[in-house]
Amino acid sequence: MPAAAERASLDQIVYDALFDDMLAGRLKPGERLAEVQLCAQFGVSRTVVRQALRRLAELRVVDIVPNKGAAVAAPSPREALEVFEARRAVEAAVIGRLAREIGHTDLERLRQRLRAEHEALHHQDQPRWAHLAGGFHLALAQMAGNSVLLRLLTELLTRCTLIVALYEAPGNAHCEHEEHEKLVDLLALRDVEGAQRLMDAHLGGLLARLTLPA
Amino acid sequence: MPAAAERASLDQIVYDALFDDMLAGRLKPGERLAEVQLCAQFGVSRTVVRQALRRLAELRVVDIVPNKGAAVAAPSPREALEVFEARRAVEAAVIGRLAREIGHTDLERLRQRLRAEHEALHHQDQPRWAHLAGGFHLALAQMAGNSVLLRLLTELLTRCTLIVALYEAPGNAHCEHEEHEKLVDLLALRDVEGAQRLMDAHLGGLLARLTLPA
DNA sequence: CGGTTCATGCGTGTATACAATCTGCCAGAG
DNA sequence: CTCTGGCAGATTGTATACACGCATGAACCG
Repeated sequence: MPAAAERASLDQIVYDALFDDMLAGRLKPGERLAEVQLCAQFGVSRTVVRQALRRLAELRVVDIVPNKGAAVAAPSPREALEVFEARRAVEAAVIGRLAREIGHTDLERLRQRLRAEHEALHHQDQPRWAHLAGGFHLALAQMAGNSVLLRLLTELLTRCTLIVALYEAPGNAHCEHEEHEKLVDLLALRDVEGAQRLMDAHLGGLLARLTLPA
Repeated sequence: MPAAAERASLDQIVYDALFDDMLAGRLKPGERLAEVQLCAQFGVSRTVVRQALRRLAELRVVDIVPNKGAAVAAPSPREALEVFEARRAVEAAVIGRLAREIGHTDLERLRQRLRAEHEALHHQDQPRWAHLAGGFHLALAQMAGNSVLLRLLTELLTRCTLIVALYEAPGNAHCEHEEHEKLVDLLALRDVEGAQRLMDAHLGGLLARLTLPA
């Protein structure tokens, strides 16, 4: 009998694995995703791999060019701006809801996350920190209790990860850790406006640190 | 040589057709989508149909239950609220951008659309009107020039269409036509705040007219 | 007569086979 | 030497075939 984890259809496994690889930075933008290679890697047939790729392409985290194959999405500078603008809108909605109704338990969980971020940062564990920092935003969306917003943000966050990987200015350490802490403080104070403004600035800063050609 | 319309892969044709059927109300929420039936309808193999269905499921406009098949999504009341909340966030972003930079040409185009809406309304052409009214929101997003927001809104609008079809109070004529006109006026005045407030109220009204059980 | 169980049929899940298309290379002509 | 033409390999697009799971209904037992 298949275990609980295996009960999900096969393409979900491939889908999740690829998705996670992108969020963790193990897959770089533009990297080719040949079907047979993925078949070997996951031990499934092309049918399954193709289904996963098509679904990822639907979220625009994978590009599929007819008769040329799939690749990790490499957003254009124009698209990068659009993604960030959309993300600002979605995160503003998340914050708006959260700042009104967040409870003690969730606040404590967020502070716990921040301590983990702090740890990773001081241990020079950059990959782990990046994963945690992204997860922070997803945690906010999850606590907001709107699964639609969470899904949208998951997509946009992944695309942002690819964008940052593509366009980050070299030697530009991501050090906006304090902003996360400040945000939690504002949430605790139920300061809707302030929290939204800070999140907007937070994302604006992230965007500003990129070097987008043309 | 294949015509331009045929150059797109086959699953795109099925995908577009199903999508359009939903927006136009020809497909009701909960309606089963048996693969072989669609194969016959479009003259393609199950492989193609399945790809289209998987993509639509990724956008949550189709539900796929393992070993039970696909059906047009029938959002729960909870999900309905979440979709509307997300749509408010996205439309607010669209309006924010548009109210700052809309030009004469686009304004005139919108007014032309409104006249068409007016026509349909007075000719009792309800299906046509519904299609136009939905298209109005998409037109706004298109003019805002952010293809990411446009894509998100397309998904959310389709889901809203399904939601309205499921939960609309019987005998509740959709008569918020004037709000569209008022919105265009505010856009022409570059009244960002006012336009956003009106759009929010517009969507709030649409939601309020539904009867969401539990 | 009601409930349970098993068999059968339908529909989906996955894998494989075949056709179409693209890419890279090499040969030959200009 | 460069450019063009075409051939070969590889990769994707589509169709078909087989396997599995679930639901329906009938038969059997209590």
